[in-house]
Amino acid sequence: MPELPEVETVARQLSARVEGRVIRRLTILDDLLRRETPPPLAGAVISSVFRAGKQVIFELTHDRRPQWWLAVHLRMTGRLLVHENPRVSIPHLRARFRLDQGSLLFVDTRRFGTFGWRERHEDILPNAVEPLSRRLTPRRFRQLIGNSRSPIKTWLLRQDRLVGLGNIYASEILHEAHIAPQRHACDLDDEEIANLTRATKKILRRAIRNCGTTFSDFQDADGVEGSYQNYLFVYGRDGEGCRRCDGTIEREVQQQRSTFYCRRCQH
DNA sequence: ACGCAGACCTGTACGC
DNA sequence: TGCGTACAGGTCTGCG
Repeated sequence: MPELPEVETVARQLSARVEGRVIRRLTILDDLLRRETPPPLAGAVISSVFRAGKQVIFELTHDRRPQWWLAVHLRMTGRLLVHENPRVSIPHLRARFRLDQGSLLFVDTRRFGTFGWRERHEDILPNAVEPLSRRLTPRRFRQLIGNSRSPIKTWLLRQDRLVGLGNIYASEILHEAHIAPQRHACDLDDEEIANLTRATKKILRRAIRNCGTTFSDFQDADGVEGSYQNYLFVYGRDGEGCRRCDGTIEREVQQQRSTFYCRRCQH
């Protein structure tokens, strides 16, 4: 489910609510979350919560020294919720962190979500370029693309170059940039790359301001819904009119995933 | 290097 | 009501 703006929203909410809390006990209820063995956690302090790519990172400290970073990847349906009642049981609850006050819950219908335990900060997301960082200039964007002949929509989903974009925002960004999703990445000219860079930052910032997009599964840590779905220009709108020109939004499958675009104003 | 199929899971929507 | 199919915000592996 969640892409960069949704994960950013969750991380901000959790940062306000669980930073400084002490972990009393971790209970893992789904064996799929045990692919990496959790370290002993009792007494660890959640000293910081932040986003890296599409992951929520919890910095865990013992005696004021960071010892582990827990990287939670929500994948399609993962949610992190804070609940005052530590005994609460809700459907698809996969893990519970019992805190000195309340609980942090990991809920995940489809069970694709993962927990990763890192001993070094550098191991969280090596080589990643964050799209909202100042490092992402048109020049850097061009470098990242190199001579890739992938369709640009497909390229935007690669997490080994640029992190955080997913299926919704890739379509929205290309529409904002007036670029057709089928274009070979390496064929984009300088003006198009500049537009793409601008569109990427603009769309992501606007989505973060609106706490992300809500579909059936996404809720932030307080159970509050995002509102960006009211701003979608193309995603999920096939057959409907383009909000920018007289065209009609079409759906096309690329790499087994839906892409939405307007062939009238995206070239 | 790339595209493609299938896998991992569970749920919902829709046609018959 | 029930059954089959398609589809879902993500990512990995194997094959050609």
